[in-house]
Amino acid sequence: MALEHAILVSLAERSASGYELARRFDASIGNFWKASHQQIYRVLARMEADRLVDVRTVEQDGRPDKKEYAITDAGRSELGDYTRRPTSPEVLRSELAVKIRALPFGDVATIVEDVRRRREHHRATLAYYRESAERFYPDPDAVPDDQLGAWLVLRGGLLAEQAGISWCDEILERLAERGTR
Amino acid sequence: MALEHAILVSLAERSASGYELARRFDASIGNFWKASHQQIYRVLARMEADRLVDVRTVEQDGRPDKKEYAITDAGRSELGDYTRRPTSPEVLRSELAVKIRALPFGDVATIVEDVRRRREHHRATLAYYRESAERFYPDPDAVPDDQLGAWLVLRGGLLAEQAGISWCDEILERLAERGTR
DNA sequence: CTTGCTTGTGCAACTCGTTGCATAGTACGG
DNA sequence: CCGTACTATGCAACGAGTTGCACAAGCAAG
Repeated sequence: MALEHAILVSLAERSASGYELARRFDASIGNFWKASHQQIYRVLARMEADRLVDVRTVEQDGRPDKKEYAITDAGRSELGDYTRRPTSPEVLRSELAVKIRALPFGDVATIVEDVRRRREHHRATLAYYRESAERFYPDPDAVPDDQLGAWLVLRGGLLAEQAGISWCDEILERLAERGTR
Repeated sequence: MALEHAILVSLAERSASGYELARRFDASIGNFWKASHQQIYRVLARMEADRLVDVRTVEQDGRPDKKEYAITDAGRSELGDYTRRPTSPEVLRSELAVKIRALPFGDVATIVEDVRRRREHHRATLAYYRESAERFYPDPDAVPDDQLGAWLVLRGGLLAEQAGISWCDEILERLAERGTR
């Protein structure tokens, strides 16, 4: 149900079409919860049936019509209830871990390559987060109250990426050691 | 498809029944990839149809019969191929992040409570990992080659939990600051 | 002897999420 | 004029994963 609530948060901040939501999910919000446009459309349809959102068809010139979704009072109320419900403990799922456990049955060289690729991915994401942080929050001690959530999520992303890089480094170091023996 | 390969790794290390696999997934392997017994049974059935595993009914005294699954040559070969295929970039999914973004529309006190609960969960898991590390690998520089994968995964778990705790601490600190203003 | 726990396997129904495809209007370059 | 790309919405099929339930055997405690 997290996608539903992520959409509610996004719509509470500003009304949008399914397409716009999909692009927001590609950018900021999507750093911690991805969704394809197909899935967003489907969930939006369900949420409309549940009266959590309202639709309004908007004509645009030079572009196809769009359906703009806005959060309803019921939606805002559900969002409030959601924050009051305890979150179930997070399951951390790492495909890389499966692959590392498969080390004795696989090819070390290609696994090393994969870890390097992943490390690079973490590094790029971390750089992007740092850039975002510096641009939007030059002074970490003066983050406006209404942006505190966004800032804290950005911090979570930073910490997670740093941990990911450290892990990749440890793996590469160990596999290099073993390779020279 | 990661569950399939996690099962192959587990069976390559030692043959087991669906029930035993489910318990391994509750313990060591499940720290980075959870699965319910229902799902394991279903995937095992598919894997048997695909000839990746063999089944053998084993009678036990004092217990119901069990079906012991063993990896086949085709299974070992698939496992090798798997390590050779690049892993697709991991999507980090955090329900807590959604909740933190919902801060302006929700109840701060209950969110703080939730973060505390989550911090405690991270702390307990970290303690468990540390204990495992000390028991099974008292000397980190002398990890046997065949256990290197397991050791590295344990390290990954440690790093992830530490990052999780740091994040919770930052969130709590910020929310406490704001609460006193 | 009944109740509850553990071992053991499995079905049915559902939600969640991905992939591939279809459609349609606009805009732009070659 | 044709191909490509962007905005915009959606269906169909599938795979992944969860929840609830059912069944069956044995074992231990009250």
